[in-house]
Amino acid sequence: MDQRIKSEHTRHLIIEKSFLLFYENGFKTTSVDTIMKATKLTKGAFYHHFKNKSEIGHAVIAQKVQKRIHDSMIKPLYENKNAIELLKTTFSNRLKSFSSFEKEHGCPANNLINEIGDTEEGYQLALKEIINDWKKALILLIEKGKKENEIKKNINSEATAIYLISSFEGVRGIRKLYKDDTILDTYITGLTHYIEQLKK
Amino acid sequence: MDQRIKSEHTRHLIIEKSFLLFYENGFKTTSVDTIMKATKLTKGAFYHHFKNKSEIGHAVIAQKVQKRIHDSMIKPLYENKNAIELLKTTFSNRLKSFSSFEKEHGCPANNLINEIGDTEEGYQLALKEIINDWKKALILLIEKGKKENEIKKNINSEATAIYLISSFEGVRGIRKLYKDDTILDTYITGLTHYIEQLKK
DNA sequence: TAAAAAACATACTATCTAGTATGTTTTTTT
DNA sequence: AAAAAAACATACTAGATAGTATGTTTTTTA
Repeated sequence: MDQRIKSEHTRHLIIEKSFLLFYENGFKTTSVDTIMKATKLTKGAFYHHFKNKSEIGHAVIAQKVQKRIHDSMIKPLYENKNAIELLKTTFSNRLKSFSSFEKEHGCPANNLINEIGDTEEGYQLALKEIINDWKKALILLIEKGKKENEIKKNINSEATAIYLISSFEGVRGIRKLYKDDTILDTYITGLTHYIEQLKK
Repeated sequence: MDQRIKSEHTRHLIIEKSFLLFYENGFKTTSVDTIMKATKLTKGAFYHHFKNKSEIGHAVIAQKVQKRIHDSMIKPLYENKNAIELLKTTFSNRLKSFSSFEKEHGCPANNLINEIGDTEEGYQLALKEIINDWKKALILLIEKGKKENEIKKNINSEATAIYLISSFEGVRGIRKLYKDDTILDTYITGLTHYIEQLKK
């Protein structure tokens, strides 16, 4: 096989498996051995592609975790629709679309934030950027809503953005404790009401 | 020294140090050796007082984590004051009272929820009870507020409770990523506005 | 006050861990 | 097709880990 493609393929495989294992069992408690067992390759391959374990963490954040948030929570906000509707559907559709695995194990970004957000500075920065991007997109949408007379002008856009993100990430953690979705349904009720109150 | 007192003292010491180390570095990555180095006792003492590592986790949750939430977030809700005011002051005073350590490392309960909330069933149950107690107290207060004509009758009490808890725990995680308190101040602005909206 | 039991201390084991050193195979370059 | 380099595989090391086995000391009980 072409060397570039082969190399890219292996790198990609390691990142995919790492992401899933970090998601299921946490970053610090997932060993390089466990990752490579999942890829059916060996340790030699890992250390050929990554300098150390820290590097795979960064790769997973940059190529998987960030993309997840961006595709599902940020991108939809740029559709050309009513701001209130966009907020409601983006948040609640996302919650409704989760697999049981995703519901049981929470949000990969939030998991990493809570596990390693207060350790290595590099992780802190990478994860912060995800939250900042998300915040920016929300602020932009809320400001647009204000201009188009859909959202009350006296609403603090940044505070609203932070409040939305916090509650969403919060409930994704709390959901881990329960075995069914009632907590998510209750949350959606609260969220919907909150967003309704933003209406002019 | 009296044996009962001595034993209680040691047990207490191990739990205190464990709590701090779990708080700072996580549960799974804190070793029994590390805990006992902090107590200046030895492994023999640990395994005399606790069956295994899982048991110290449960002890810490029952005697430290639960108490923290109860004392600071639940108990204040039972004061005989205006419901809206109680909500606002309880949440925002708590955020303002945190030490820099507590701000850097988030909420011990939330950390454990995110780290081990989806692993052992016993932990799941213990942590769920904390959240349920908190939820109940909030619902009670909101219902009281409705009766006393302070809070809108059409508000869903449970959904509001969940929304409050979620956002609070969420922001305590996200704060880990930042080096100052602006995110908390912004959150308080959003929270205050949210609670204001509940007013009749 | 002797025996028993509780509260620890010390020394060990088996397993897991990140990382390295050095091999072999595959692909690319000359 | 030979040499070089990239992509892996294998075998190892040093340190950490949960837990145990067996000691010694302190306190309580008989």
